[in-house]
Amino acid sequence: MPRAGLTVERLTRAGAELADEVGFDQVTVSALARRFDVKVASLYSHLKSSQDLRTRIALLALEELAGRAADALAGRAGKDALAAFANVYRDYAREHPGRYDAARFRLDPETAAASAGVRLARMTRAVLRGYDLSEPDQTHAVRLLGSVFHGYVSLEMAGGFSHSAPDSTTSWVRIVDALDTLLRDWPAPVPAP
Amino acid sequence: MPRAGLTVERLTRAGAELADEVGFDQVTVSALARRFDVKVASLYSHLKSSQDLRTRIALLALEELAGRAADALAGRAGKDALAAFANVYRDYAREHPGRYDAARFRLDPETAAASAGVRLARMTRAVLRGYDLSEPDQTHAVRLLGSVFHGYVSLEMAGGFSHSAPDSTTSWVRIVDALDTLLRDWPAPVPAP
DNA sequence: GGCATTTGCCTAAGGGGTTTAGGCATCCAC
DNA sequence: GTGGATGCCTAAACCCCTTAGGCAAATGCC
Repeated sequence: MPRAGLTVERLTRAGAELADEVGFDQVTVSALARRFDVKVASLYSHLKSSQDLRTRIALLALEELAGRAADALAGRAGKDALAAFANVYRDYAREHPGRYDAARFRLDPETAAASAGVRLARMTRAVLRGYDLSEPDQTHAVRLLGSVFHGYVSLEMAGGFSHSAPDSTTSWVRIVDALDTLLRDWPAPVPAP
Repeated sequence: MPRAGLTVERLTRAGAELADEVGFDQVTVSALARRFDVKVASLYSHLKSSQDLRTRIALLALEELAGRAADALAGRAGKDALAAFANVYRDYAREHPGRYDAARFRLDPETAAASAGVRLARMTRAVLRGYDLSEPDQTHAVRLLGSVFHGYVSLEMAGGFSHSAPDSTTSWVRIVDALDTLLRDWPAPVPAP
């Protein structure tokens, strides 16, 4: 009986593909074992647990996202950079919905701190260098961008904007435009009454 | 052996409480049966399936959210209405994280169309009546607000903004301010180059 | 109050997914 | 070739979901 050649890397990659096909929450050690035509218990020499598998897929997805973002930002600034960065999120989610969900998987703090998520956060700040924001406004803006990108993409993935005019891409473009306008003219704090 | 007095309503309410305690994805027919000190199979005379339970919790959460939103919007307009509406989402998510997740549960189209979700959508449009937007910009704005509210709340729930300055409430207030500014001066479409 | 019917909760059982323990075959180094 | 490490296996326990069929409590009718 020849060996299947399982490795953590192959399992993680296959898990990511599985996530895109059937949804991240349907990624299961059992399904993965079936895909490799191997008994379930065999995977436990490579993976600590089902949770471990999901964490690895999440880290892979964050890595891929950060890679794409770095490519997109290279040589761009200002609104150009903002739009490119925004599209990285949306395009990744559309191409790899399961992986995108994985990237949103709740990691424990240490794992998160060692993940490509911090690179993504740094790049968000880099995008904002094209605008004239100083602390703490820059942090507010980072949070706003994260919220809009994640919120829009996740509502779009859930089907919220389908079957209704105007089409989703148009709204997306207009929203990115609007964010650019807003960042260029970020309002001062409203004085307490 | 006295009867437990199970009804769909009690089960749904208890499921919602369970969701707030252990997380919506941990809401399980088994856990619910334990809570009522009843055998699992007994719940199946009241619930069609585990999916059915989750759907009912989602509908309850949407109903509660819509109710709070209606209260919040009564007698308010403009930025006042915007801020109140925004806070409904955030406050609800902070008070009832499990229910909030439930409200984001993917419903099949007919169920969604009959849910309080459509009331929420109408109220979002009502908030925008305080601003001078005509179609299709109003739709873009509806989508932007949905994205920001959902995105911010979900990142905040995931712990994204904790343990870092400035505190999350400050960012939230400033972001709502910024949205008000943006809606008041919504940019025209950028002409194609 | 007695009786029939409905209703509600139960036992039983089958199908998955997760995880651990321990065994045998395969692969590699020497 | 042989010894050891490694990789995949069987076995088994535990939890969750779901259906089928049974007994008992509640309800309604007289």
